[in-house]
Amino acid sequence: MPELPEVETIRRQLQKKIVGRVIGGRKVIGLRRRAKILIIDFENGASLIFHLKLTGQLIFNGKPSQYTRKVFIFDDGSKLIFNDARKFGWWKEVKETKKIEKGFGPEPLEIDLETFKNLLIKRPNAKIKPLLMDQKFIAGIGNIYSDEILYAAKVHPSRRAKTLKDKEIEQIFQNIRKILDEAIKYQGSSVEYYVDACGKKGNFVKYHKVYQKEGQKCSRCGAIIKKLKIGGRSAHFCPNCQK
DNA sequence: GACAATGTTACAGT
DNA sequence: CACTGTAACATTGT
Repeated sequence: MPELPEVETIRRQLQKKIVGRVIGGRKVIGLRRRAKILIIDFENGASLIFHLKLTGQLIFNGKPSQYTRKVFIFDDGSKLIFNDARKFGWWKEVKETKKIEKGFGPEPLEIDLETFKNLLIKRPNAKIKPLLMDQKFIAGIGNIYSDEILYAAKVHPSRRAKTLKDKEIEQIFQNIRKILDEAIKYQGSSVEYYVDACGKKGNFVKYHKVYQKEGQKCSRCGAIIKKLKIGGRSAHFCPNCQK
């Protein structure tokens, strides 16, 4: 389940490995990320863009498997392997990326508290968990990190934006930074299929406090972690700590 | 064979 | 029109 930290991990690794290499006459000049989209920029202005969705993997010089959907071969013989067991992921080549850049809400690691507060004012009745996952509201956060952020902030996932106190909004804002930064530091979360560009699993699952921990004890208070469907998605939280 | 996984989108409702 | 909620869709392993 690649979300912002996983895609960012892959971006940073591929940046080191493929910049300067050439695919079909086009030289790679850099890699960017927007929301959960990975963008490979070529010298001629075109870009290759990827969305890994549930089970996508991008592995540099990996071995093809039964789930390999595409192999990009560089002119020095090195390879970029795109695997995707569930086939929800996609890639395409585009002449320009303006549409992609503008189609999402702000990047969570690039906004300040004021901006975040102003965003929330526009969506007073939305529940906070689906809101954090809404890519048009804020980009790059999915189910894992919305659960972990709200646990760290001690806010119940069903709370509506307009009921949040200033202190709680600050906590959510600060923990968006903290959790995403830490997850990037640990190369992301490998829940099922995710591996980084080296084919290695991310280590952040060790630090998950609530995601997929239904029935286990809360590490803060010992209460039993619960799971609820909110906005059609599973939400994991501590019914005691998160009000 | 039903179900769950999740990001995205279409559409219904307020 | 703006916002919110729900369902459907892509596919496959369990």
